[in-house]
Amino acid sequence: MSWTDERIEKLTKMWEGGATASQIADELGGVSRNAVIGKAHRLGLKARPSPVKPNDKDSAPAAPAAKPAKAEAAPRAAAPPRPAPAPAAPRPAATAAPAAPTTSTAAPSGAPQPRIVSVGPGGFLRQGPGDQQAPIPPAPPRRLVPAKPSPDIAEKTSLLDLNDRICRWPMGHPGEPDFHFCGEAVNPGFPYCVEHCGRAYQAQLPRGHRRPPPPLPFGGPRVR
DNA sequence: CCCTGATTCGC
DNA sequence: GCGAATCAGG
Repeated sequence: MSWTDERIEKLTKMWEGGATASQIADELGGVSRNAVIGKAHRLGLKARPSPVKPNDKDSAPAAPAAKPAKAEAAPRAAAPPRPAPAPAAPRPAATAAPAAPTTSTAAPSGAPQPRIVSVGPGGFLRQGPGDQQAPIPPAPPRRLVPAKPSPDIAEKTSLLDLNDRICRWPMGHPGEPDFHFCGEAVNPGFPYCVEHCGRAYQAQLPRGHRRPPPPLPFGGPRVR
């Protein structure tokens, strides 16, 4: 298999969407997980919480070399190129999400932030099970975001139309003529609208238990 | 064991 | 450029 534009595009979207290399390889077919990772790196896509990537800068000038035998560690910058979504907006819960009025600036809240435990695959913030905090920001809006997207999105939202305030949820498959993005107003602090946050941030089950039906952003797997 | 992503290096 | 082999943490 070769890396056609379509395949690269899909790889990119899925990678950025937080899919694991295995899932991507799976979806693309004909390539191994390693191939996907290798390609992602060559594309400059990397940067994503890796299970293996401490990086502690310390001062101890002496005796850090525990295993000099192998390759020297590359000086990886700690700087996270991935600007996680706004730290605020603690809860993607679909139940209540007040769209901030009209202020273009996000995070009007002064609410206390939840403890951030880690960053999930997609760059979103993840909380440990024990960290669930009932109290969230209050945010009591009277107006809920419409469950249904505006009846007419006359113009499809293209890649070029994306900005920080509109939902980037992909509709359809990349490369296809009618591929576009959701385009709804985002759930403040997240890259997606309320509805899609609900889909994007579901807890992922272990591989063996995954079921095809539920989420899957990329328009769903294409039947091959 | 399984999973993950990162890196290396022969092709 | 590609990806199997390997590494290393969870």
